[in-house]
Amino acid sequence: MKAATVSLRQSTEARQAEMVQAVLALAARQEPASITTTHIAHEVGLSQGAVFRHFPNKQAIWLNVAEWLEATLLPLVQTAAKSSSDPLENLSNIFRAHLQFVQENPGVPRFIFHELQQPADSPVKQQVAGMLQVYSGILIRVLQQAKAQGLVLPTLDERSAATLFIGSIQGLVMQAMLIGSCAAIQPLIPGVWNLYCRAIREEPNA
Amino acid sequence: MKAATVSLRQSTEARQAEMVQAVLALAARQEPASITTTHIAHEVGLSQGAVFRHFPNKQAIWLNVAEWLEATLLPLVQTAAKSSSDPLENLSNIFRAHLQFVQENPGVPRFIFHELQQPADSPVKQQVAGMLQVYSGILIRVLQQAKAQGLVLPTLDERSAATLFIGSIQGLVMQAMLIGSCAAIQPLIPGVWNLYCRAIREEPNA
DNA sequence: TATATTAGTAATTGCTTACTAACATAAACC
DNA sequence: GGTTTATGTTAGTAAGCAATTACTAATATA
Repeated sequence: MKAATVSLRQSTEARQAEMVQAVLALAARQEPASITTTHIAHEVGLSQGAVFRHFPNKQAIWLNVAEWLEATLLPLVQTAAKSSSDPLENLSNIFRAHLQFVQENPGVPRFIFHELQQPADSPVKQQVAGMLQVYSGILIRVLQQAKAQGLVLPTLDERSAATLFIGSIQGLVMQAMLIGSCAAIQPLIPGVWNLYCRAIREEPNA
Repeated sequence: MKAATVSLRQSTEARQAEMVQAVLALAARQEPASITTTHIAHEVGLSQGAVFRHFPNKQAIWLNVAEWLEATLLPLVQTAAKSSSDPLENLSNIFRAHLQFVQENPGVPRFIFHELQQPADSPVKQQVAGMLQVYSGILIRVLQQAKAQGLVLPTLDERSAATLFIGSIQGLVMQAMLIGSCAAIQPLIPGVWNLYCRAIREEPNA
């Protein structure tokens, strides 16, 4: 009946993972730029100095967050992109998977915005930009498959379609930030997706 | 032949306007959260202490920026919304006017993102959120006009269409932040706009 | 069991921040 | 022409920041 009390001492690996999640949890509540090492320390129940037992500096924490993001979001998108033989259904699955991921991790869009605003040479921004590059690549490939099967406009520009795809998610995220609640956008999702489908589909008979 | 040298001493009104523009100029280069009163002072050629001769505190500066934004962007959108008798053409004019405004003031999207991430009770966020509310209202009214004239889907959900409209601009802005240059998105604009038109139009014969 | 390593703390470092106070000077007014 | 007022400077303040230090306790290892 002894409770499995967690040891107060944790390995560096475990603490790093804790702090990455702490940053995302804090980013859901406040601007990423205003998150301090003291905030992070309190969030995981440590003193401020202990943070630097597990990370050489603050930037290393942000880089770790960016790496976690890539390692979590991209497989999600990749899986959805290959979930069926119908490219349009796969696109819809990416859309839904991405939005669900954002709702479960409300700090993520804010973190991405924050990093994209950094100077170009920042390694964390390069990491995030690289991830979005890969994301776009996946979208474009699915759109090309759809075109090859005659499911979308033969004249479709995949780059524009990918930009609008990401933009449609951005628009929903912005609505959520406006309202303040991430769950409140749920009813808007099908409407926006229907419009996106009409935009790219060959035969818009909906 | 005497050069019309500007007096070193300026009125508070003039300095306030200068500093609002300074904030936007700085926001084009760096994260709004990292802009200090020293940065602003140097940008307008004053000492840091002089900033507080014209503003009671830093938040008042940001509020002034938000007010300038509303007073500048909304008339632009309003004018475009009534520029012709064709609602779809008016929508296109809003789209182009907004993107031109963003290209001329690259700090604006970053400022808006920055403010939307603030806690809900922040007066500056409320100001920005209110402006976006009005913006959405204008869009929805134009979309309703288009529906009444049978130019768009009779089943169109105006709220979703407005979200996708703003999202399509967001997507382009995000591309610009990724690339680093605001002008580089120019070739993407017509493609994205064509897709948006197809999404809402009754007869997509393009 | 003795020793080395790892993960923690509290206190302090140098620096930056928004904001203020004392003083200076240009323009406006009587 | 002298006084007042508005706009400027310089030199402060207290608070908060990332990062370091000296030290301690827990854990692994020989």
